[in-house]
Amino acid sequence: MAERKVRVRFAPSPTGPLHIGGVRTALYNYLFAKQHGGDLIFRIEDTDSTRFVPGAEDYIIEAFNWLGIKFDEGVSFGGDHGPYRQSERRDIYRKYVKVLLDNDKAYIAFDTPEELDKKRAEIENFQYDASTRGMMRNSLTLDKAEVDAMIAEGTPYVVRFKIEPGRDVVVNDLIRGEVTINSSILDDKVLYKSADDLPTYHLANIVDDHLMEVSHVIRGEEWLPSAPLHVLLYEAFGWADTMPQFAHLPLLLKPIGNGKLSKRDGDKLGFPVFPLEWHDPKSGAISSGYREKGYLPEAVINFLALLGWNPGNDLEIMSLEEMVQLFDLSKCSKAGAKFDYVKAAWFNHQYLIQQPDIAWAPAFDKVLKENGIEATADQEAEVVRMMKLKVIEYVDGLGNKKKRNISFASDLWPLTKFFFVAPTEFDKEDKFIRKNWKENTADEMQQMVTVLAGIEDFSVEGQKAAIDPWAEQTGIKPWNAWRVALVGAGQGPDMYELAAFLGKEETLKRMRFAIENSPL
RNA sequence: GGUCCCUUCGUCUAUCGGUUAGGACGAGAGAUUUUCAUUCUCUAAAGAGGAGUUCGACUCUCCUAGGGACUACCA
Repeated sequence: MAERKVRVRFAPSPTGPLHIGGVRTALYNYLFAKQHGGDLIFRIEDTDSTRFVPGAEDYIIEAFNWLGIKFDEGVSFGGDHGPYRQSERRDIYRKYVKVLLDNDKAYIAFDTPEELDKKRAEIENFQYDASTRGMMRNSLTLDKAEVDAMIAEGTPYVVRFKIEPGRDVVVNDLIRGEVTINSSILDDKVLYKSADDLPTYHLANIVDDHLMEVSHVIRGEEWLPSAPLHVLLYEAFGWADTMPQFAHLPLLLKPIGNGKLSKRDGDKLGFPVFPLEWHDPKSGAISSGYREKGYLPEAVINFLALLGWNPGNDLEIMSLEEMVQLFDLSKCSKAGAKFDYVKAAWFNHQYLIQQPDIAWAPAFDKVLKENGIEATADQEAEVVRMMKLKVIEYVDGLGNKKKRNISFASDLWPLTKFFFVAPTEFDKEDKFIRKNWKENTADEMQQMVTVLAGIEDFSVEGQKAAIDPWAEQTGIKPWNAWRVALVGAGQGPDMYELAAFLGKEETLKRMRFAIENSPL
């Protein structure tokens, strides 16, 4: 086969938000293109005017922008193979339909949708093909004068592909090998619709891929059954020698139960199936997005890449650049992959903890704001800023070794709220509280309040100097009860550090509150 | 119903005829931590079933079962 430049495309139809499976298909196209120094084309397949959804196109572009998948040409990216929106290519399709018609590869059919429905009801497994087209109203059964007259009158008609039966059509798939289908099971597909004066996917797809010099078609498995039809179309046009190579990707399946991943699964199980939040313009319904859920784009990309492909070894955390190097279509799996959103969260955790301290600040800001911690006056703002830095330090841990169990920025609040808010009640059922707050704990706390109230230096060292001797003398081990008082739960940093952070006043306040509202 | 595709731990997967079938997520146990989290260690967990081919099969072939996709004037 002649060597030619790798050119691949991702061609969604703007019928709504971009499905996460589509994101993966685009990603694989991107990896393949970049690895071979080729081009990635962004084409909009809007040949179904009835399903057009305003805003969908912009949404898709924004999503890829967020994810870091860059296109070389296409809608909004430019290029010299345009236009890249199929609705703007009517004249081109008309021209090529005529070529097929003139060469007896296609014919005109006048059967109305109602007539077809009737046929389907009458005849079991009715299919418009070589065995039935002789009894339908088309340019094969009507004489030419009649056909011309009907066209002149403006009778609606479609153009159908004339499939010769009884031929084994071989599709060479980069992932699945040779797939053979007999042409007799294919129907005479509508190539050009009367309803909206636009071609169907099949025709537009072949014409565009040819004209845009696409070398490889990497798409979802749902297209495999119609791949033989596409091969036949390339042949009918005489383009067989430059026909792209096919690769049909396995589907993304529901995490539980059967079937492919759908929009509703996400809503039901609480994970997004769209990259960005989507507001449906008609129903007003909102579908959650990975970006808004707090996912990092790198994590989404990494997770998605491994659903159906792997580098052949144990490597899991990979950058886009690394994946470009390692990607291999022949290493793609053939079977559908269940969508494991728990592992998606783990990937996000991995990327989140790699972030430097400073990167946490904006996300943390947002979390605090959502929970009502917001400074108004300048002085307060400074205090909150300092607190945040301290808390980020705690969250980040020492030397990046003590990362907290955080998959999303929103996980920060339950982990750090005690820095900002004093306990207001104590859960008597809480295991930690029950274990560490006993009959005489209130008395012991009172003693401790007295000791702490008497010290000047409330630093970690200052506290230790007062508390440690007292603890040793009395035999009281106050730390866990102290934690109950200051945190209200069995979590948080070292107690002296926490107390120093909160300051003497707040520390004593919380202790007195716990004594009065004894969590017994 | 028809056509095609697929089938290794619960999940994602490695293995391209010879392995104690490996890794990761999740689960469980233990150690560390004054708490939690981290970290570390460990454990359980798989070749759908049946025939072949072969000295030898997870790997090749066939059958069965199961799953999936497609079967529109949608993509």
